[in-house]
Amino acid sequence: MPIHNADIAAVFSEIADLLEIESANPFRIRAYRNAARVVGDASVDVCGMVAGEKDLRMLPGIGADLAAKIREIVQTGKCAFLDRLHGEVPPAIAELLHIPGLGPMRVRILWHALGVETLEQLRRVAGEGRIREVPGFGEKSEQKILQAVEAHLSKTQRFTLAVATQYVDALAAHLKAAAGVDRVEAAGSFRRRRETVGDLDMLVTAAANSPVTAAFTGYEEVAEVLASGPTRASVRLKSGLQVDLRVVAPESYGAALYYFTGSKAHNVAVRRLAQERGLKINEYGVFRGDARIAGESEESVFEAVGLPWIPPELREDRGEIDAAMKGRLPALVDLEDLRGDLHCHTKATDGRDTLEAMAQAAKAAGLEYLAITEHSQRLAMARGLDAERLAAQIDEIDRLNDKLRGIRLLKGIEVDILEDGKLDLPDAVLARLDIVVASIHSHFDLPQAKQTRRVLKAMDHKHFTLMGHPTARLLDEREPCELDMPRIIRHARERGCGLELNSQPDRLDLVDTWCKAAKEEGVLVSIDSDAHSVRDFANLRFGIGQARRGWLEAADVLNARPLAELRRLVGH
DNA sequence: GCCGTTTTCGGCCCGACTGTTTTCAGTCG
Repeated sequence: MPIHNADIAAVFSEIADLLEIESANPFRIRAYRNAARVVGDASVDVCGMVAGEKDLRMLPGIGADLAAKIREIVQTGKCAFLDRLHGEVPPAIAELLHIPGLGPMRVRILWHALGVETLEQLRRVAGEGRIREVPGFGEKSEQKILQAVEAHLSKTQRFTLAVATQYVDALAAHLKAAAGVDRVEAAGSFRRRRETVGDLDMLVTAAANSPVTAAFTGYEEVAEVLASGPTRASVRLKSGLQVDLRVVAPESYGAALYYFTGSKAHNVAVRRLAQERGLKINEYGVFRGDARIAGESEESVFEAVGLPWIPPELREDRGEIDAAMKGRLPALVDLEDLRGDLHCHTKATDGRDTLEAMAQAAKAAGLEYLAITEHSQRLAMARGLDAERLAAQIDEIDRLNDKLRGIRLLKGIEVDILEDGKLDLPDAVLARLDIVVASIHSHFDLPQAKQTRRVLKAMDHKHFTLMGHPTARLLDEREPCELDMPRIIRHARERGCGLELNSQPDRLDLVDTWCKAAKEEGVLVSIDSDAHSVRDFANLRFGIGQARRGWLEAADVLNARPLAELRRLVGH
């Protein structure tokens, strides 16, 4: 079994949890947490670095000790230090840290006082009224813990960006109606365009006497008020989504927006920069001693520490601060940069609208070309096209193109990659197409070596243009296929193929870190809607968000090219 | 445990809210 970056990150996270319960040096704990994040986010395969005997200390926050632990994990699948910790602290106890309101200190107290080592035991002692007897706890804490455990056991979920958008829009409208409210912005991971958000951070600027906090906790969708003060409040909506509200004066807008956009790791790194310059950054501004020198805009905050404004999507402490210092920030791709879309479906298969309706919708979305890429015959459930029906659609597209103005339809297919790596339609009909998107829709769980061979072989096909939703993951539903992505990206470069970034909110596949790896390798990415109806072109903005998180510029995006250039690039 | 254009040792980001307190630690973001 190959060791993934995520496996190594999980080991370091667990070590950090257990060390926390042991009250270890907080900075040592931070080093493990930081290492977990760096390895988990890395766009290089750490396992491959070990195999290639690369120096792991190239990774920020990885020194001699952690490098040795990574090698140990990759080579043996185990970590002796973690095993030792398991002998000192019951392993399941780390899970208790994920209960809101319980930190390392209180977990340790409950463990020592009541022998609580698991979530089930925690629920039992809370239900029996024994927690209130423990010094430092009271009846209220006990109630909160009981509720939190039950909520946790019934699975806490994250929300896709598309769903979160609906909550943001409705709540923002409600808050704007409160007296004295000036601006309302969603900050946090929503503004950074992470593919899912665990909670919403709403920032409001308002006059000092504004009743906006009361308006917030009184919002009709609120199920529970978790906390409420003059400048902060937290609620849980009926949907289970937690929303945190922060209220600041207008002159602090930029500092607060910056601060609450995060990420935490990014903020910590920038505050350290500020510290070196004798400055302090908080949510109210940038301060030299008691004097406030910036904060009304985000730009002013960055300027105070000698940096240009960094787009929110890059603020993950993945090298953006270094790039900003060197004047090498990417000019990130925008929705307006897209000239076309290379993946959509119509009524002929599992789409809902006609060819012409899809063409008009694409034009209305500001696009100049649209590839029609139905499913192929193997996908019977979607009424996939065989060679004959595809030939008929090709003719229909030719006829339609004669009368369409301002939008050009391209002939394409989303052809299945069969288990053996062959494509699901004969060469003769594929040769008539402008775009061949090839996708995996079956045998998702092949072992990595076999799955990788399958894709590499498909890419070797002379008509292969683009790998559709490359890892086939579905958020919250299906794990990504086991693929050696660095190898696939290299192969795409050698073969001149592209990779798709599918914009469906529950796909967003290619993910940001692989987008960055593709860019670094010189492989073009196509940001496609995979629209199944005229409304789905709106999803392109989510793909753009993921692309921006992956540092992509317009030049890295296949469908940001004008049609003539696109045709040249794909060889048709 | 990491890191160094002031350091190979001694630093390592900042403030609000809650509950159980008698002045603040713990937790969270």
